[in-house]
Amino acid sequence: MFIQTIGKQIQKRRKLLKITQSDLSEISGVSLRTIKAIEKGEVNPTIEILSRVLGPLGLTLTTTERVKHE
Amino acid sequence: MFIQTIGKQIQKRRKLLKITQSDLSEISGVSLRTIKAIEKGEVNPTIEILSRVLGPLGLTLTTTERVKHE
DNA sequence: TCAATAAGTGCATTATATTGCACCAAGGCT
DNA sequence: AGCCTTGGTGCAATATAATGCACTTATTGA
Repeated sequence: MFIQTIGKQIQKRRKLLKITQSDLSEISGVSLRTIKAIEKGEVNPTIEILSRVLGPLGLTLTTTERVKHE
Repeated sequence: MFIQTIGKQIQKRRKLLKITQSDLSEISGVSLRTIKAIEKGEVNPTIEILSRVLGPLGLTLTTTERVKHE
């Protein structure tokens, strides 16, 4: 679930900033092939790779206390 | 940074719940060897593994907008 | 319409996370 | 003292993420 969702979030955010996958690849230092795979939810990235992608998008990964469905 | 921090968070939370690494391993389905490595910040887990560990601890992984150090 | 740019996909290779196993160290308890 | 539990570590095997390359399919703009 998270994997599928995170890809959409990244893509949405990236388009909001009007940058291409290629741009994000260069900025983040993560390969273009991997950027594509993450956005499509095809892979299960490591948190390090994910952090590198989220960073330039102004997003950050955090752990929060779960709230029962709402 | 995140990798080193998340381990401590997990360990803190686990001890709070008074369960052992072995317990967490069984509950989460993640090997004991990996639980140990994650808590020590020695590895760079995939978000799937991380989610499996965080779940039983009542924690969840989320992406949030970064706030410029307030 | 056509060219250029951006996104998507398959595959092989490389890098590395995950796991099991064997073992050691520290602390608690009788 | 010994025993048991818990946590820690090294290593080899396996699984899989990350990457590069080649190619195809949108999509955009002139």
